Amino acid sequence: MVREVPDRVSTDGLEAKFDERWAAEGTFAFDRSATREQVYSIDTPPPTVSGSLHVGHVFSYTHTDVVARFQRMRGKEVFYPMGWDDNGLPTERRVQNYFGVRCDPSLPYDPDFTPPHQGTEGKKVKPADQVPISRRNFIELCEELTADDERQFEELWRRLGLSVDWAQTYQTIDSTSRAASQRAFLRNLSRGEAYQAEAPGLWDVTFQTAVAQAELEAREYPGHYHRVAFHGADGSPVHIETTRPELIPSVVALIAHPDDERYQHLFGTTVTSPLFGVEVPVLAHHAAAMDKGAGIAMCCTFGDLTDVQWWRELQLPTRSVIGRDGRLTRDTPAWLADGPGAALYAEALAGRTAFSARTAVVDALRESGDLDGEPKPTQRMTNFYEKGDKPLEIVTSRQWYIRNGGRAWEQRDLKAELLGRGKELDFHPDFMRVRYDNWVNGLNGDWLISRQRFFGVAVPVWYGLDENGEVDYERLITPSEAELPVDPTSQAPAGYTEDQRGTPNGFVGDNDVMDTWATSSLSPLIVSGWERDADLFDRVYPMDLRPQGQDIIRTWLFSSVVRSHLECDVLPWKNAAISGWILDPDRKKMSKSKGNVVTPMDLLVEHGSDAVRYWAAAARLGTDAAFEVGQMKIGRRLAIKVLNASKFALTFGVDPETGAGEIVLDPAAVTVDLDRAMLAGLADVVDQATAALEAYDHTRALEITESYFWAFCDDYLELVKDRAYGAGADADQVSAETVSARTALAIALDTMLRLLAPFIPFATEEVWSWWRTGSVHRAPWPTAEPLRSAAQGVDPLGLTAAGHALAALRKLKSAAKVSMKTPILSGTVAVPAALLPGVRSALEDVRGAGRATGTLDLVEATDGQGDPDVQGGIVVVSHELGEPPAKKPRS
RNA sequence: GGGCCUGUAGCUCAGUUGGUCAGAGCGCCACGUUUACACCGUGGAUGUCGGGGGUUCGAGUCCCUCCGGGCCCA
Repeated sequence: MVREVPDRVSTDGLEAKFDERWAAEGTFAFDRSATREQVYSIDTPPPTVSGSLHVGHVFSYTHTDVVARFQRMRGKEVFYPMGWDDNGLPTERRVQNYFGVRCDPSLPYDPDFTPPHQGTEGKKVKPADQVPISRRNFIELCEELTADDERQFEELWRRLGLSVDWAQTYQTIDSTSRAASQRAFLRNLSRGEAYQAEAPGLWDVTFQTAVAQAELEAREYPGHYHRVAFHGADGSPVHIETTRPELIPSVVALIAHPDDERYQHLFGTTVTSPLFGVEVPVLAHHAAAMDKGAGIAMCCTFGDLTDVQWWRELQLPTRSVIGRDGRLTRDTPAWLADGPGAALYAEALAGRTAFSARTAVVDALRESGDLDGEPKPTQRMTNFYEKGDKPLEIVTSRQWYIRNGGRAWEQRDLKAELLGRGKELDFHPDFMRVRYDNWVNGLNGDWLISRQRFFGVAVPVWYGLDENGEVDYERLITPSEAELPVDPTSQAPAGYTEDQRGTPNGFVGDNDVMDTWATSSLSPLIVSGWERDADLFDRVYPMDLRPQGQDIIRTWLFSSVVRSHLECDVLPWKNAAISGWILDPDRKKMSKSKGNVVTPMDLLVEHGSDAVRYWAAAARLGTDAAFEVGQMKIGRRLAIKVLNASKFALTFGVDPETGAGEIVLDPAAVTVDLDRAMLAGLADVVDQATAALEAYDHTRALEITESYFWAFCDDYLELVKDRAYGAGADADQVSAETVSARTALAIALDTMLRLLAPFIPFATEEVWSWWRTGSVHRAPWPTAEPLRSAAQGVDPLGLTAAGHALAALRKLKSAAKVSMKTPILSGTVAVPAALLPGVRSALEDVRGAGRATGTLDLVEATDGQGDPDVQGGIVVVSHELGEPPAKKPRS
């Protein structure tokens, strides 16, 4: 039933119109009565709300939405919740500045707290002026501030047309997520998968926090090689080269490669350190680089990760001198106390930063004659916290870990199990699997989850204090699952009262929060209602799809697999869809620091959401894409073309007053070969597009559909125009041929709207609203079979042939530089044998579209006549053009 | 240093298992206001498939090597 086709069509305003309608009609509401087999569930990345959305988000989230809309049309009930990631440093910083506060977890919660500021117009509040507040108060302010960000994010997503069920949002910091995260931790703890350990770990001095392997970033860092002499038993020098001479007080061994001939005679002997006279062994280890420096290195506690490896594998003593504050310990270490360097340490090194200690040590070495030559500048790879700007120190501290196969465990071979999970998971594209394998194989430690931050999920444990008020880390106090979420810094454990905090025989709470990934790794469990909504859980978990970026395969994807494997002994999802990067025109990754970022909302407003989606969907998964406004303009043209062609095809012969001549989608009414050929071709398109989408290749589906749509407009629509008008006939007595054209047009349109709906949801929904009921996004995905049945076995080549014949007629007019309206009085056309039947059967349509008014003879082309690449080899051998019609005056 | 991806028309990209594979769109040039569409239509031109070797009857396609981009891990 064609209702109201507008006189002028436009893509403007469709986003707001349909966002409202979809919300009102619950088009994307999840029906939780569906069974697991009927559900397609998606574990969408929760964007970081304190950051800003950029073009890359629009890009990758569009890919996911195309999948969601396709699966929904295939009859799946799509579970597609959206989360907001509020955790982390950016939020903490903003809260500090916005409200003028800072978090001090040792303070009690103040339920009546009012912040000193409400917005400081971007000005920073000096730390000294920040009011210290409890963690719980701090978190409340974080939540307040992020609420506004979430509104803006949702607005953008809705405008982009994400078919999310907006009733299903969650936050990574809300009480549900906190409870789930703490519950999972407690279960890890009870199964021995979580443990605390005093261990060397990477430490950021600026941020005062431990840093996990996944947060590391290796960067070039300038330093100097210092050639320093150690001394053998006979006093002979052994030169090493080090960039960190200030660590000489913490040296525990000299180490060279076992095959290094230069040092064979030293293995098994000892040498003494310069300045401090500490006797250390000379050992062999394969990790020593023969070609670096002198080939023999000093091993300290700890200069770098190789030192940690040696310390562990060679069972070396611990002689740590650098503390969490980045300074050398204030007390002279025991192993130096009786040596020649005790005074040097006490006077020049104790309490100094690593930097000033280095100067002091170098001066002393120079004086003692143990420095050989002057320091030589060098660049070397140094570990940084990804958000930090000072090299990380390695300090020993007590932290919580979750097992992830990075460290041997006597109970299970987790590494092998997790590698197996990687093989089970379907990566799109498949080669992304290698990144997972490489990462898991390269892990050399368990997952450090303690973070010395505030706005995050608290480690849900307390520690008992002994009668002297000293913390006893073995006396763990844990909450019951029913109590979760808990904040150990502001709540007392069951059986204790708050006034026992920090008192002898009392308790203290763990001050740390868990790594952000420790919560977001649980997103599949959190959204699925794990241990909260068993009914939902059974219907959606394990999930179908995890879309994400390739950069976080090692973090988010891997940690999610770890948690699900440990908790449920299953993969969290069947498929992982990995989107690529957006590159700017110089083929550089777009990033804020380069100033080449475009605001997504402006982009959507300027080009229209369908246009931007088209650009995104035209890029394959896993492939980097250029930011191309040109592609968006093509998308916009496609959307407008869909509107215009639909308007045209739907209004033939329909009397707007009476509704007479109404199109009926009855395949039996399609009786003309050309119409059948068009439907036959469309059937192939449906098959190919469906197969492509099933294989997570949305780009191919779009390309196939789009190119057929354009051929449909350029050739088929032009060919059947005259016939479809059915000129002269009354609405109730049109010919069967006219009905055939009108019906075929409508069937094709109906099919193509569905095929295009996941890509350009707004324009297709607009057309759908003109003549169909409900939403195209809930309409069934088309199948080829009814089209093929309507085609009655007619070869799709017929449309191609007729299209080429029409193009050949157009070409002669184009060459003659006359209007396409110019009549062809007579002509002879040579057609290759293969195309002849198609052209012959569509001859009347070809003549009409080409304005061939007189005789038009068809002859079979001879060998070598015509170029197959030009109009399929069809050539007009002779012709006579009539007078071009008189030009109408410009209005 | 290791791994993965990538290099095809001025631009953005397709090119399944080696055999109409030299392609599309944009841009460009020429023409045309045709009542679905000027946010248009029609027609046309455009390439040592990064370089060099090899396998093969046959190589953008497979192998080797070199060069250039991007990312990850050391």
